[in-house]
Amino acid sequence: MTLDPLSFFKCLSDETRLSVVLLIAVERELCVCELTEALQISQPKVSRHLAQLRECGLLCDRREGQWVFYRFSPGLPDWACQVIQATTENNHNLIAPALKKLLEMGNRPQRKQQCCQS
Amino acid sequence: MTLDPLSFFKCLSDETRLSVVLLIAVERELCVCELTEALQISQPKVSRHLAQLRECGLLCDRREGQWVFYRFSPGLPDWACQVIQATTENNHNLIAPALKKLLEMGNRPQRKQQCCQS
DNA sequence: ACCATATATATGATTAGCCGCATATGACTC
DNA sequence: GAGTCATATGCGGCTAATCATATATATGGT
Repeated sequence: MTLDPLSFFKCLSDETRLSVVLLIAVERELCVCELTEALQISQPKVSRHLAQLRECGLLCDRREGQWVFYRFSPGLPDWACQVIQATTENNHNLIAPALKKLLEMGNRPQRKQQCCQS
Repeated sequence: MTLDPLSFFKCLSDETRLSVVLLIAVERELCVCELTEALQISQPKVSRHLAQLRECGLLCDRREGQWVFYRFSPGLPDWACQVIQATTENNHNLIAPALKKLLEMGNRPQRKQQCCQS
């Protein structure tokens, strides 16, 4: 699985998916309900975009109890990480409102296992 | 003009536009007919995508005689340059056939003026 | 003025992408 | 097994993106 640039940029070319990617870049790992709350959009919408990011090889998921946590795929090529990092560092304003929502959120699911290091 | 990440990635999410951007990253400056030949696609198609890249603030153009040369806009933010550079360096295979066509091309228009440095 | 070359734009048809809504699956509790 | 919460998926409709073709504009040469 080699993640071609075109699919990669198509993933980043939608506002929801771009926000998801930038949020995960900052938070390392997020579950569907956290993203739903942070972005204030419907659960099916988040879920379908996550599926697309997973199928492209950008994200992977792990289930823990009722929750499914998403993080960057370990197989993500280095250049893609660089792209995400450069974008995140220089466009923090894009996700600032979502991060605020996340902080305000009550009942965030607790992680029992640590997610793996990148 | 601040080129938001979403518009930027939308620009890169089409095969033609992505190829154009990567080719210009390597060649510094190219005209429409060179791109038409390199990518083996119709002139209106190239032209329309170039217009889009220009309107987004990614490219700028200069006319020299009959030809219009496109290069990266001097106002392109640094993070965007990093994205393009990382992508180009690690996906050279994507544009290799187009570069070959470019080398084989006869009658490439001569530049009388130098293009500005980035 | 006329013609050739290079580039840009208009138009209509086709397709791809996204959305909302409903529903299905999976896990946990009682 | 029934009920609840979290997540995933199927479907129809709508919008936006792309394309091919034709045509317009601009430059240079004769």
